[in-house]
Parts: sequence; C-alpha cells; structure tokens
Amino acid sequence: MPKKRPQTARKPRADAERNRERILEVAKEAFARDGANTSLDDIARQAEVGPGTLYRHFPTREELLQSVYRSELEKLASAGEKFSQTMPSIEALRAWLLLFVDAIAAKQLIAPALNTLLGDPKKVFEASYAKMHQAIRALVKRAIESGEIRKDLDPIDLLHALVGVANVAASPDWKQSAKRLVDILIAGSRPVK
Amino acid sequence: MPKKRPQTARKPRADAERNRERILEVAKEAFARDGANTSLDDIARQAEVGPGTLYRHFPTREELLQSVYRSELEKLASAGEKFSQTMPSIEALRAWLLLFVDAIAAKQLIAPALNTLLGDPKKVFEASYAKMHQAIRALVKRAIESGEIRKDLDPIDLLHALVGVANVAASPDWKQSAKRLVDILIAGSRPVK
DNA sequence: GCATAAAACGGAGACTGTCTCCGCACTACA
DNA sequence: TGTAGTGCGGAGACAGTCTCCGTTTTATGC
Repeated sequence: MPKKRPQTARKPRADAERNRERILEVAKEAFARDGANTSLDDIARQAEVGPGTLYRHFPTREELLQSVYRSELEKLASAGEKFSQTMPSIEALRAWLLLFVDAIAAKQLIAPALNTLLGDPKKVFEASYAKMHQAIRALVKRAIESGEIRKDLDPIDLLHALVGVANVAASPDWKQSAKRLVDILIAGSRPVK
Repeated sequence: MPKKRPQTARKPRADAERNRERILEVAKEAFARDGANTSLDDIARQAEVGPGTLYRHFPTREELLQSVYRSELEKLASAGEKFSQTMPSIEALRAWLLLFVDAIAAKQLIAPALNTLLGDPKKVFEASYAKMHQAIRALVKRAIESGEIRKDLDPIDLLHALVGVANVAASPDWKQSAKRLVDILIAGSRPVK
C-alpha cells in the first residue's frame, strides 16, 4: 500500500525553484560555450550550489540537457505545425529541415545532445522529444499522402543524417554542408518514377 | 642544433613489438564489445601491460583507434578503387557506400571514432584516412564527370550522413535505415533536370 | 511570531578514468 | 659478457561523476 499522500500539496520551496533556474541558466551558457561534455560539478560551482543540489534536480546529464533545450524543441515542434498548415507539403518539409539546421547552428541546440537523445528509444516518450518527433512525422506523412515523396521514408533518418553532419562540426562551413544535404535529402526522397 | 642521430638505426626491441601487437589485439575486441569509450587503462590491464606502456605506444585514444582500424580503412579504400574500375560510376558509388555501412555494422569500424576522425581536418593528412577520403573523392568525381550526379556534392557529406545514422545505433534496425539512406542520398545526388 | 516537520542544501568522499613520471629491467649490439 | 639506451609498469596526481547524510532553510498550522 502506498503511503497516503497529504491532501493539500505543499507549495514548492522558493530556494529550490531559484536554484533550479540558476542551474538552467548557467548550464545553457556552459553547454553553448564548452559543448555538451562540460563538467557538471563545474556548472554547479558556477551556479553557486553544491553538486548534490544539481544532481537532485537533474539526476543525469541527459535530463539537464533535456531541460535546457526544452523550449527550443517545442519551438521547433510548433514551427512544424505552422509550416504544415501554410505551405505545400514538400516546401513545408524543406523549410522545417532548414530550420532544424539553423537551430543547431545557433548553438541553441547541441548536436551531441541531440545525437544521443534522438537515438535512445526510451527517451522518445519524454514530452518535448515526443512533440518534435511528432512534428517531423506529421510533415513527412502529409508529403507522402500527397504523393510528393516516397513511401518508405523514416523521418527520423533525415534528422540523424543532419545531426551527423553537424556533429562533426569541426569545419567552419558545416552549415553549408548541412544545407546542401537538405537539398539532397529532399531530392532523394521523391518517389521513384 | 638537433642531437646527432646514430647512423645505424637500432633494431626495435622484441618486447616492444610484442606488446604493441597485444595491445592492438585487445583494443580491437574491447572497442567492438564496449564501444569507443572503453577505459584505456582497462585495455592495458587486459593486455597485461602497464598503462604507461599503452600510452607510450599510443599517446591518445585517437591514435589507438586509428591504428586498430587502419587495415579496415585501407580495405575500404582499395575496394573503392576496384569498384571504380569495374562498375558504372553510379553503381560503384552506391556499392561503396553500402560497403561502408557494412563495415560499420560489422563493428569493424566504430562510428564514434569515425565521427571525430572524419571531422578533424588535421587527421585527414594521416595516411589511411587520406586514402579513404581519396577513394570517395575519386568515386564522386568520376560520377560527376560522367554527368550522373550533380556537381555541387561534397563527398564527405555523404559519409557524415551515414555515420550520423550509425552513431545513434541504439535501435536494432539502424542498418536498414542506413541502407535506405544510401538510396536516398544517391537519388538526391542526381543532377537536377 | 513560533514551533515543527518536511524539503532542500551542500560538501566530503568513494569511485573511476586519464595521463605522467621515473626507477628499474631488459635487450641489442659490440 | 658488458653496457648504453630502450622500453617497462605501477604509483600517484588530477579531474569528473555521483551519493550519502548531517545541517540548514522554509511553508505551514497554531
């Protein structure tokens, strides 16, 4: 028998909320500056909390990344919806993929993070990732239904491919690469005549 | 003034050679089994040498990966040459990309390793990587010249895309994904009519 | 306000991995 | 067989991850 839960939920403590925000803020900068592998203890230090506090709020690195980028992901998701409603299907898809590249380029999204997070099937159930998956799925589905692209296309593959390019971002012109790749992917996704 | 080098180079010590081989052997298994992030000290332990010995032979993790996979890379490179001579250009390219996927799938090549190594421009000068780059470049160049694919194609982008998919290899069917992607990439690389 | 228990803090420290340094052992060669 | 010099390997410095738990802070009922 689970312990009986108190009827009136206690208001969350102010310091907890404050610390959580501070950590997120610092983490966002740190990830953008030093990549997705920065020391978490370091982030804690900068946020002036103990490591214990950081780990209580965000038990794993993924969870922290997740939280840091949640809003970006949701922005992408809703952009997908909008494109889907206002553009021809193939253009909507292209526009969205380009937006995806932009998001990575702007360091608002960290490629390595996406990499692990896109990949792990468990994670897909997490709300904001689910939304994004749904967005691209919807875009592709519509394009398939309108006969604009081939049927056997796993939408996620497209993202993987883009992330793959971004991941290796050593060269300064990777964004160009990525944009060319969008072209190729779209062209290659057309139905076989 | 650099120290004068002895005229007759001394034969390398037998134990050194032996250890080097043992480390490579163990490392290959370890990477295949546990991925590219296995503990190097652990590999040393399994090879029954001290960490110092491992690090003397292979100062960085990349160098070890490099050495472990050198033969695979060269195999790929020479396969590229062969395909190039015996197949129509577009088929040669396709065949080679599929071979590339196979190599990763068989864990003869570790995706994360390729990922950093493909990306780092410095590394390109290293012999075996150079060979591989040259192989894909040659394949693409020939296909471009015969008018089979579009002119603005950076060959390396194709590899990045494939590695991107492989990198996230959590799902068991990633190889399917990669093969579909090869199709898409090839189709998308055709010249715009 | 004040007492109280629940919630949150934070830092010490266990653990693991990386990498170096250097006294010692071994081997190629004369 | 002597010896120069090459290579060995483990101790240990350092950094990052993550946990445990005694202490502090806070919301809430009175």
